[in-house]
Amino acid sequence: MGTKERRASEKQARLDQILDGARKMLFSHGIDNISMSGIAKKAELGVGTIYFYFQSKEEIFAALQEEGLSLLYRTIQQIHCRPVPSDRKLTLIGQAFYTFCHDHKDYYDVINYFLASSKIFFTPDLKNQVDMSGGKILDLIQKVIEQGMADHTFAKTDAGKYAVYFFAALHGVMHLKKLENTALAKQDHQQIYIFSLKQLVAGLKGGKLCSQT
Amino acid sequence: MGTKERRASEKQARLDQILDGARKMLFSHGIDNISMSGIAKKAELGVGTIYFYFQSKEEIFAALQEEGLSLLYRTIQQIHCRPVPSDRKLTLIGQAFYTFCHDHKDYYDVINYFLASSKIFFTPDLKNQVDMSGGKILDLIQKVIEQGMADHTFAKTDAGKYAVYFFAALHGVMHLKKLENTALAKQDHQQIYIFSLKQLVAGLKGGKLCSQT
Amino acid sequence: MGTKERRASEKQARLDQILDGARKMLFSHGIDNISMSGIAKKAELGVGTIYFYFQSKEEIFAALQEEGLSLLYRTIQQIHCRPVPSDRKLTLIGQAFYTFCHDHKDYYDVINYFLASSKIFFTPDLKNQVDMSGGKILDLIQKVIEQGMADHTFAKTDAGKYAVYFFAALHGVMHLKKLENTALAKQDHQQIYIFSLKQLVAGLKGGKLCSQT
Amino acid sequence: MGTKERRASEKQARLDQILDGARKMLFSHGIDNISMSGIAKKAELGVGTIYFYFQSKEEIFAALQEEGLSLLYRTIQQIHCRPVPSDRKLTLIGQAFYTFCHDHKDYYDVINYFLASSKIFFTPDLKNQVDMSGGKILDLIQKVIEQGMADHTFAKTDAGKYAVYFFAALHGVMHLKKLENTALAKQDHQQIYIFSLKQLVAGLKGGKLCSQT
DNA sequence: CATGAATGAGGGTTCATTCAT
DNA sequence: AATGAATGAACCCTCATTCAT
Repeated sequence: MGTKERRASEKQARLDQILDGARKMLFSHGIDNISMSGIAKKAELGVGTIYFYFQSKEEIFAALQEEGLSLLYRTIQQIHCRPVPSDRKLTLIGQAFYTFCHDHKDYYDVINYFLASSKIFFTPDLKNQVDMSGGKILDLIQKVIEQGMADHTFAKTDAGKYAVYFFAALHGVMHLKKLENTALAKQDHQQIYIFSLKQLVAGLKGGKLCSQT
Repeated sequence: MGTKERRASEKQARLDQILDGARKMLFSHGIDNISMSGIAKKAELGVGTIYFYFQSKEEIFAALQEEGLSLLYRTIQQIHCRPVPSDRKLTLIGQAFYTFCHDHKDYYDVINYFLASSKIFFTPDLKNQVDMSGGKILDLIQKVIEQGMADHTFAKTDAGKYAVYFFAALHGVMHLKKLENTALAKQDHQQIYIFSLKQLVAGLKGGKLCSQT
Repeated sequence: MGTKERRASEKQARLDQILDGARKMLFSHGIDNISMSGIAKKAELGVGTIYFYFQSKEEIFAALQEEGLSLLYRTIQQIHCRPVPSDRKLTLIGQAFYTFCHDHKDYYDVINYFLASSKIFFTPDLKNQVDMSGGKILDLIQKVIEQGMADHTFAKTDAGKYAVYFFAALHGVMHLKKLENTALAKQDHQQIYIFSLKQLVAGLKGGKLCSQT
Repeated sequence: MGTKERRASEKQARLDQILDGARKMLFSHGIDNISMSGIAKKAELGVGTIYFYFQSKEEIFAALQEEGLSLLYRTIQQIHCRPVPSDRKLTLIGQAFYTFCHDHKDYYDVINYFLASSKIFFTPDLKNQVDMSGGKILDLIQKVIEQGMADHTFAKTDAGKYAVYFFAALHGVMHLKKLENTALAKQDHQQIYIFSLKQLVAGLKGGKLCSQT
């Protein structure tokens, strides 16, 4: 049994070792320049060994994506736990997403890798990963919105849909960052993001705004 | 002069010829399966010739992107010309974008190709293209918003920022379509899009909404 | 002793277990897609264990070949036992071979695996196997021919040589089945087989035929 | 036009160059050890260049097979032209086949490569090759048989079927050469071949034989 | 006896780009 | 202006075999 445990922990160690290598490659070379042999080299492992733990390159990318989403999730969850009004919470979450995209650009790239791919390569297993990570983020946002509706910070709306809308909109704005030197040259991207986030939060208040008038 | 003109028109003819080939490849094989030799074959031209008119594969993609954006622009402009209230106009534009992404998925893929790429490879020339196409779409939306503000359909806001926000948000929602069978399985993507569009339009009305209460 | 016997039977059990796995792989994936790890998985054994009982992949194939040959042998032997004239017997054997190749294509593939390989890798051990199986089939045919000669159904000839010739010819015809859609497109392969079999049997009768004239 | 001609001849030159490399590899390393990069090296060409002239490794093998069959065909045709009785001709052809398999074992291996493969990978184009080469050999044999029937050297029979039977049988006997040290250890393979060839020729004479009795 | 993780050379194939003609 | 043959590094992935545990 000691053996079995050691085996398990060693297996996890290898998994980490490979993921470490992959992460190193990701951070140093960017997602477009990751090769399996490169990962193997960084991980100080044979190529075949990599394939013993991962079925394909895509699966490694998925794991990396999972890492990124998990990191984002934890960040958001910490905010979610704070004793703060719902509208403030959403704003903090939005800001956290912005920070995340900046500070972990590579993770953001990996997440986009799957989002942007014109192929659909989610095997049932990978699907679960996405459900467990990406989905959980949406759930968290939904909860914040529901809380806000419960304490009348927000007007009544479809929390599930708004959560997706909220995240998608912020993602869309982040995505356009590429254009900050071209189509958006006239404006400051960060300002646009802040503006968008405000709109998204304000949109939830609905009638509230009026009563302030 | 006659010579010079002929030269120019011949050059344009070749350009079109190549783009025709590239478009054919795009529509028949998808963006992930376009090769220079494939384009050359479809264009009935030598590979070398392609390189005489385009510096790289990316430049061809940019031209294709330009096509797509131009198509989208014209669609939006037609809506823009209609004698319709601004809020209605924005809704129509949003719907047109949805239709565009569906009916011209390949063009949408090309547009995303640059947006999603982790590289930044906009030469000054390509920058102009984006300004002329992507930027113009944003301008159009901005105008609609300004119109709406002028006739008090919309509350006062930063039209330029809102235009970006509007488009980015819709783009973000479209982008998440990939997840409709995973993270979004519980919901219908189209419903989310419609919902989002409504929110975006409503967000412009601001106090207006209240007065209706 | 009891221990020794148990040892032996356990060893045999493992052997069978492995062969079962290999056979499953053969039948489900075809000879070109058999991997040691696949066999191990089907056999619910570790890869290393396989190598404890078999020296190489080839040795497993040889065992599988042995199975096939043995099956063919038993089929032929059953015919051999029947109270039937020798010429009829040979015909039945030929037909049985045809049926065998069809119904047990995978076994036939394995047998061909060694026959077609440009390498010569028969260790003395494998040699014995072949002697015990392939050789026995030839012996059986030889016996039928000798019987036929004894009762004057067949003309005198070198029974040993004719047995090889008989089997080799049928094998050769079966082998050309691959060409039934190309070089042999004009003809029906089964008809050719039947024709060949008739010739081979008739060839044994020699003068007999004449007396019928 | 001089240019066009040169182009064509250069193309042929490259084709030959590649095939030379492939043949060298075949003869020196055997069919199981031919790699594309190996061919490229022997041909003093880049790997990509090989793929410019051949679509796949299999296509090169097919070309090599074609070479072998062509060589065999020419050998047989020379015999076919000789002013010799049909039965003698067939015998000579059979002997030539034996010699061919010995002297050009590698070519024989390549031919078997396709015959033995459990896959069916004859694209329509490759099919033509086989028709043009393998088929032509059968045609030649058929002609000899028809000649023999015409001049009453042979009894009446289905020449087309017999031709296939004749070749297939000899091929089958050659195929069993692998077993000469195992199942056939008691006999001499060459003797068996000679014996078989005699039978095959004799089989065509039918009644003739009797009249000699 | 049994395990299964580790190996790594080797496989076939692709393709953007160049350049001599 | 047009060609298209040539490149070759890079790609992902397979698998029989070994050996420390």
